[in-house]
Amino acid sequence: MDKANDTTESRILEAANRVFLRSGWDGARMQDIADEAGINKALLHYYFRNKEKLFDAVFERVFRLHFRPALQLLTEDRPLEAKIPDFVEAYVQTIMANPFIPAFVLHELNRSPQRMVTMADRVAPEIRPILVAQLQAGMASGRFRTMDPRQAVAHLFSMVIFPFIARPVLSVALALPATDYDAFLRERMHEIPRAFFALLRPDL
Amino acid sequence: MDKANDTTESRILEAANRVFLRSGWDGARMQDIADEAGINKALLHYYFRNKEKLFDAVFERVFRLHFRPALQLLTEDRPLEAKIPDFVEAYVQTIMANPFIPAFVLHELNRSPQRMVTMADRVAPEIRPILVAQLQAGMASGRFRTMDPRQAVAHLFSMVIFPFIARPVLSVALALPATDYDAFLRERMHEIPRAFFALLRPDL
DNA sequence: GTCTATAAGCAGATAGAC
DNA sequence: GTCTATCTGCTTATAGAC
Repeated sequence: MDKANDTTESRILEAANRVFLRSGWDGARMQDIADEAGINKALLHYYFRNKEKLFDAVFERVFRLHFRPALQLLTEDRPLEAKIPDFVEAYVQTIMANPFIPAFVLHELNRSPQRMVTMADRVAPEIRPILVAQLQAGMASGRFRTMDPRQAVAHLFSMVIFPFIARPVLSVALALPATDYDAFLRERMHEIPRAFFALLRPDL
Repeated sequence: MDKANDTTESRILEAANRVFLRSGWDGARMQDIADEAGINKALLHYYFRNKEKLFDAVFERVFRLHFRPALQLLTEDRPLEAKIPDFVEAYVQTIMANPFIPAFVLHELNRSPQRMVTMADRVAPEIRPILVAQLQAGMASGRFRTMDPRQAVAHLFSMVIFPFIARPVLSVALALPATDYDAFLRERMHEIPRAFFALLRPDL
């Protein structure tokens, strides 16, 4: 939980959140964060010793606040046909309110991949076993075509997350101006589950 | 074409390519590039005036050498059922030889999105119209289900590119150790076209 | 063309007054 | 807790010898 509400510490954390998400670790400047928080650099060090500790706090917070809620939906004991649309909708809604998150997280994870191992435990480690088990059950019953369930999971996350990261490319490649692109992303909340179950459908 | 072969200029360009791809604009250091090229910093400025011009040269080169060849396949006058598998295979092969490219390009495009407008013209601007036209023709004939063709294109590029960017996440989330992940990516060369045409299949 | 040396400015971090 | 002032080291870029 985030302490109280309008303490200096939380103002710093929110400012750091904005700056790190916009510029990444390498691009972010302590001065920018201080300006954004309306204080001076020295105070940043008073509360968070150094840039790295401040970054760690931001990264952990982003992971916890913005990924766990949607991912948690995938662990529930419900049929995939019900869970997947809910998950896609929750994730798209969350990220549209904060569109830099996926690019930020993936960029920083590529910088230090072993960080992912740490984070995985805190973010619903039981997702994969449950998802894979449900997919395999559907394949065994003939409801889904037989395939590597991990490929299906990769398809799903790719379709959900990629268009947020590739906005500059896709908006040009698909000739979608800024405002239309948001509508395009919202339509995907319905398109993705449909595509996902279509690609799982058995051949006739 | 890249000048001759082993000139100092091309050695610098290749070194800069490696360093910028590994570290991005903000993380790259002129000293690192000089070390990688086996020369000193002053020579970088002699050949490329400043860091920005060197970066621009690298970015344009990456775009041209690594995206255009695969994308060109999509412009050919052949049925989608033949072109798509060729495109996916070419792209996956290209990027597996240089896995940092998608993350690098997308990160830098998010930093300065208007750069995409410049690059689009140089990289087969006729792709979208052709792809969309072929998808619409398939829908009109009843071979494909009726949907927004741009959503289909987004699905395709998402499935192809995302797993390269999200390697740290997916290798943990899918419990795939480093060596298995490469095999997983190679299997996608066949999985993606299959999934793509499955999600285009009309409902019965 | 290639080098060494150095200028000029910036970023992270600390000292110390209030 | 919050500020100003400053230290230290790093980074881009240039000057100038060879």
